[in-house]
Amino acid sequence: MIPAPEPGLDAVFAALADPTRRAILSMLLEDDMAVTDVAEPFEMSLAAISKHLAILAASGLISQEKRGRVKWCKLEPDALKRASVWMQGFGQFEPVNLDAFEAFLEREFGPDP
Amino acid sequence: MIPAPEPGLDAVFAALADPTRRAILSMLLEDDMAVTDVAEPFEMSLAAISKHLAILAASGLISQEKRGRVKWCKLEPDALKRASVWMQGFGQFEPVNLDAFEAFLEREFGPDP
DNA sequence: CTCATATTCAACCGATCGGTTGACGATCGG
DNA sequence: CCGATCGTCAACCGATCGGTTGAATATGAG
Repeated sequence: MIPAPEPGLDAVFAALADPTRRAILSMLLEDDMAVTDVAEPFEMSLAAISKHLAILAASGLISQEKRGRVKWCKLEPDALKRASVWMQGFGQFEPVNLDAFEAFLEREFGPDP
Repeated sequence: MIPAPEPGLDAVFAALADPTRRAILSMLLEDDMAVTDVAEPFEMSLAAISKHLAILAASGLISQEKRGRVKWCKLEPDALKRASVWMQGFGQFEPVNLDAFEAFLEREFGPDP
């Protein structure tokens, strides 16, 4: 029997499949950033980065909050956690070190609000 | 500075982004299977499944070995492990429970040949 | 008010994706 | 040998992707 598909994973993995987007995530790991600052190190247009950020936001991997005229981008590790849960637990195996991974995320990223 | 891109991850995450391919991986978790048997529960052509399997093989998530006229598909957890390593360690953080995860894979899938 | 900055929108482009169909090569069984 | 089975190949299709440009929309600064 085919396992029930988890539609959220499609977007998360598709978002992770692009090296530009993974680089953006790495940058956001260090700090929240404005769209323009995210775009600065890349050799592509601001509009392209804006699209990448929209894809990341749609997948849940980041959130975006507009304060004034600048839109701040913030890493959202929950989506990454879901993908990792699938990786470790897809199939019938117990997610043995899931608790440890969650603790890792808590420690690194702070408690989820 | 933008982190060096890891090209293998593109293919792995792209492969994981499709629900059909994830379902195939789940099926292969239980047992090695022939292409026709993989295709059986899906409502699409054999050629489509053959393509999906080729994509999974190109990403390294599975391997295919032709014995006689049937081609056997086998899960290759190494690629999944690489992706999981990136997830837990992307950025500068130490992969705290990577060892535990590798041990988990060893236990569940057996030692790598 | 005016000008600059921050970001998105809209249209467009070539490339790739996920799927189909039909023909084809290889291999097995009788 | 013959016919059925296993799997891929090739061409095609519409849809989506990743990128570009140029115009448009806020918002902030002076």
